[in-house]
Amino acid sequence: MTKFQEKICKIVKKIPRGKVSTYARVARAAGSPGAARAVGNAMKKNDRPYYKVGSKGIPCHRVVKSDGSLGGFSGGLKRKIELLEREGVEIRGSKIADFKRILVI
DNA sequence: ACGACGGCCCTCG
DNA sequence: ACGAGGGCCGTCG
Repeated sequence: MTKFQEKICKIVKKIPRGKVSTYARVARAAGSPGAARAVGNAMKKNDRPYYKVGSKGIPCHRVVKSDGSLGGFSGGLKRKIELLEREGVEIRGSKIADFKRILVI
C-alpha cells in the first residue's frame, strides 16, 4: 500500500454510516486538493473493500461525486446503491436525495 | 523515466 | 438544467 492510499483509507473510514462525502473533499482532507481523480483510483485499487471484508473494510460506497451523483464503483454500481440504501441513504434518479444534508467532512 | 488512464472537478456556453 | 472541454494527481505498464 502506498502512502497516499493509507491517508485516503484513514479518512474514508471515518465517514459514519448513513452519511457520505465526496472525492474532492476527501482529497482535500488528505492534503492533496485537486487529487480527486487520484482518490477514485485509490478506492478502486484498495484491497479491503467494505463490501467484501465487512465493517472493518473501507466504506468506499460512501464516497460520491461533488454534485451528488454516484460516481463509480468497482463492485458494480448496483451494489453501491444497495449498500447506501441499506444504510438509510435515499437515492432519487441518479443522485442522492438531500445530498448536502448528509454530507460530512 | 515516460506515457496512458481512471469510481473526478470546475468553468462556460 | 445540461453537456463539452480542459486540467489535475497518483498508479501501472
